[in-house]
Amino acid sequence: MSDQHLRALELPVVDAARMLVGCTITHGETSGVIVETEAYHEIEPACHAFAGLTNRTWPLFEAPEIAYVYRSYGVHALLNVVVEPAGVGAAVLIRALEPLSGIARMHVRRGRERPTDLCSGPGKLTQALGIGLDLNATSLLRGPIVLGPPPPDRAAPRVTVGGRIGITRAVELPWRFCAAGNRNVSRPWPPGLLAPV
DNA sequence: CATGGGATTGACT
DNA sequence: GTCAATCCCATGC
Repeated sequence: MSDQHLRALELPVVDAARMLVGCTITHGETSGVIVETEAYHEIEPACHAFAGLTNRTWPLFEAPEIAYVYRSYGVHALLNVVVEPAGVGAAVLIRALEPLSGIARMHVRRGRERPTDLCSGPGKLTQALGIGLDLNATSLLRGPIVLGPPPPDRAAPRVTVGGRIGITRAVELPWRFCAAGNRNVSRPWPPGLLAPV
């Protein structure tokens, strides 16, 4: 746990979600920079862990550094980074990436898409990177999915804060974090995403 | 045991 | 703007 970006895994989930914007996700030859996250915690009803320990939610209660991958709407695989100590159900949903490498492979998996639509959503990025339910509860330090530090040649993004989207409960919590000005963020864009700094 | 609802996306009106 | 696809789990009878 020496790298700076891995300290995010030891923070409260809301701080972790903010810190993970700018870090990288790699699976095989494909990778991208995280440009959008949301925090989920067992104390609020939008979190799967709110329902307690079940066959579906148990990875959320494990120690940090593992992935929580679940099926959404019976169709899509959604990727989360499990954080906070073992016994506490909390995770950061990875909602969008800016493609970095393996872009040709992403196009094979996703079809002909505008580059900014390859990974501009939680279901899209798992498809582009080839991440399936078989990777649920696997280590994000050892792989196959690897959480890495921000690219060294890249300035840290300004991060915008807003309410989480696609949910009906606890919508008032400002737990969605986006890299300001980055068009790989999923719709609806938060207010001011493209506003001049 | 039957039903309803999602941390979504893409196709269509 | 609407809607279907399709699975896991919570709720209620």
